[in-house]
Amino acid sequence: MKTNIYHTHSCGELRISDVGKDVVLSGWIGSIRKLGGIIFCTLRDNYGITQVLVNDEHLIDGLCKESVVRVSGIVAERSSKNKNMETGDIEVVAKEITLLGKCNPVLPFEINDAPNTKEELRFKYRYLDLRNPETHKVLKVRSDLLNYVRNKFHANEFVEVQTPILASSSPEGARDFIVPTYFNKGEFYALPQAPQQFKQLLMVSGYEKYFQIAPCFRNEAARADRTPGEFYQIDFEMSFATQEDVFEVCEDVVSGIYENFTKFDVSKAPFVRIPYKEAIEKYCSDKPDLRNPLLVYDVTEIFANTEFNAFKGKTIKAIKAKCEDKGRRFYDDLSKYIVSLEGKGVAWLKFDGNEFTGSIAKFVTDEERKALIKKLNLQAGESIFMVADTKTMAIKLASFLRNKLGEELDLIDKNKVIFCWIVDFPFYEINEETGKLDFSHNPFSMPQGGMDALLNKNPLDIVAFQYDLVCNGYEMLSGGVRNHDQDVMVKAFDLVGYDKSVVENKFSALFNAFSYGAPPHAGGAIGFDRMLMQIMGYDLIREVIAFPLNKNGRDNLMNTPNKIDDEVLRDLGLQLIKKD
RNA sequence: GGCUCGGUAGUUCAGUUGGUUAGAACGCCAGCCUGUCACGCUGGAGGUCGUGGGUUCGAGCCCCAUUCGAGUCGCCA
Repeated sequence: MKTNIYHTHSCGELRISDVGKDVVLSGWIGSIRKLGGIIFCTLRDNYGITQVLVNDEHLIDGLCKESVVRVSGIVAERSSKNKNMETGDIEVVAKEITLLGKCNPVLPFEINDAPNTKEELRFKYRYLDLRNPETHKVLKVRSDLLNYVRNKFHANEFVEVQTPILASSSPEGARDFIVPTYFNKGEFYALPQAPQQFKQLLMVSGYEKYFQIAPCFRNEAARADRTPGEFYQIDFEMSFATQEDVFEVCEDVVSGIYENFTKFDVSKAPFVRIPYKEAIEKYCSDKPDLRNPLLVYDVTEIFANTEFNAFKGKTIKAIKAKCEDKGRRFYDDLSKYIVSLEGKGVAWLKFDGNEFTGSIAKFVTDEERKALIKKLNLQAGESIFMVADTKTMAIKLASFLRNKLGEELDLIDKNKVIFCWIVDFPFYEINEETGKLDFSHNPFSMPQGGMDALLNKNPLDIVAFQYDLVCNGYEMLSGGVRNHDQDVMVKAFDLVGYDKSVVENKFSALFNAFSYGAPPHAGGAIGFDRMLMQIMGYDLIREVIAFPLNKNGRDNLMNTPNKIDDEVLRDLGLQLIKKD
C-alpha cells in the first residue's frame, strides 16, 4: 500500500501489532451503527473491512452508507473483539472524517444482499453489485486465473499473439457479427468466431507454439452457461505435434488450474479417453457427465416384435435406476419433462425381483421380460425408464433423461470434477435435411488415415483427429489435428460435393499458405468463462463476466446496442429496412 | 421462432372464491440508546399492482393483446 494523502494502510491490513499508530484509511462506509454516545462504522476498500469508532456524532454529519470517506485516527485494541473479521482485534478511533464521494442514501439494492437481488437490477447497477465482497472476488479470481494461464503457457515456450478483431467471416457455423466501415462502403468486417485460420497461418510462419486468451464473437442466443455475443477462449496451437502431445499440454494446464483454484476432488491426468461412438452408446451424449453412474442401454432388438404401438419401428433406449421410494408422480413428471423436449413420454417398468409393474407392464411378453432382465442385469427395486423415437431423437432424449434422473435421484457428487477426452469424432455425417454427405464438425481437421482413408473407406466410417475435453457434462475444450495437406483437403471437400475452386476461394488464405510448406499441427481452445464459472461454483456464466450482456444481448447499464444517427448510416452507405 | 415461469413499496416477497383503506421483512427518515458487528427499541414516510384494452356493480386477482426479464428447445463446437 503506497502511502499518500488518502491512506497509510488498506482496510484489510491493520492488526493488534499496529495499536497506537496514527493511520489514514479511505473507503466506502459499509454500515453505521449508532449506540447513543458512540457510533461504529465499517470502512471497506478493495482489500478488506476495518471498524471505525466515532465518539463525536458530528464527525459523520451528512454521511450515509456507501459514502466514500477518508478517515484519520489512531489504531486501538477493541474491548469486544470480532473473531469473524480479519481486522477484528482492532478499530480505528476517528479523529477526522472527510467526505470524498457522496452517496444517495436510498440505493437500488443493499450491497450486503446484492447476490440475492434480481439479476436485471444487479447488472443495471453492476458497479454497485461488484462492491459486494463475494461478487467483488470474482473478478480478482478471474484476473489470477488469466495470470496463471499466461504464465503456464509462457513457461512452456508458447508465443502469445494477438490476432485481428476486425476480421472476415470464419467458418465455425455460427452467425457473425458484422461491422461496416467508412473506408470500404458496402463491405463489412466480421468479428472472429475463433482465431482458427490466423493461428494455423502462424504455424505456417514457424512459431511452433502459439497461444492467446482470445475474444470470440458469435451472434447466437444465450443460455445460463453460454453468453450471447462474446466470450473468451484459451486458444492454442502446436506444430510438429500429435493428438497425444496436445493432450499432455492440456492435462498439465487444466490439472494445474484445478489444483490451484479449487478444492474439488478432481480426476487425475491422464484423463480417460472415450471414442465418440462409445460415448453415444453408453451415455447417448458426446459430453457425458461421468459423475452420473447411470448408463443407457439400447433395447430396440428386445422389442422388435412388440405389440406396444408406441414402440413399433422405433429406436428404444433404456436406463435403469434404483428408485423404490418414488411414487407415481415421479414417473409422470419425468414423462412431462420428455414431452417438453418434444418426445412422446417415458415408458417405465418397476421390477420387484420377479414381475414388472408400471405404465407398459401389460404389453411386455414373458420373453421380453427375461431379455430385459438379462441385458440390464436388473435387480429387485430397480426401475426401467424408456424412450422410443427416431434414432436421433431417442439418443437426444435418453441423454436428457439420464441427466434428469441423475439429478432427481441425487446421484451426482457435486464435490467431484471428472474429466474425459471424447476422441475419434466422425469426419462425415448424413445431413438430415438434405440427406447428403456433410462434414460433421469442421472441415479443417485431419481424417484419420489421411488420403488413403478418403479414397478407400466408407466416408461414414472415417473418424477425424478431432477431440473434446469434457468435464461434468460441460464441453471445456475442443480441438483437432489439422489437415495441412492441400491434396487431402481438396479430396475431403470433393466427397461432400465441393469443387476445388470452392476450397480455393472460400479459404484462400489457408489454402494458399499450405502450398508454401505447412508443418503438421494440432491444437484446441478451452472455454475460459465456462471454466471459471465452474471453478467458482456458479451456474450462471454471467456471474464471472465484468459487465455481462443479458439473455437478449442487451446491456441495460450502457444501453447497448442502440440506434445510430441517420447521418452516420448515410456515411457508411447503409439503409435500414423498415419493419412492417 | 416454440414452450414454461415471472413483473405488486427503494429491495426481497405475500396477497385466500373477484369485495372495506393492498400487507410483511429489510432499507429510508425522525427520536431514544456508551461496545455494536444482521446492534436494539419507538414512531413515520413510501404503491399508476409492467403497459393497453375487455368482462363485472366492483379487478393486484378473470379474459385478450402487448412489453420487459429468466429458464429451456431450436440454434450455438
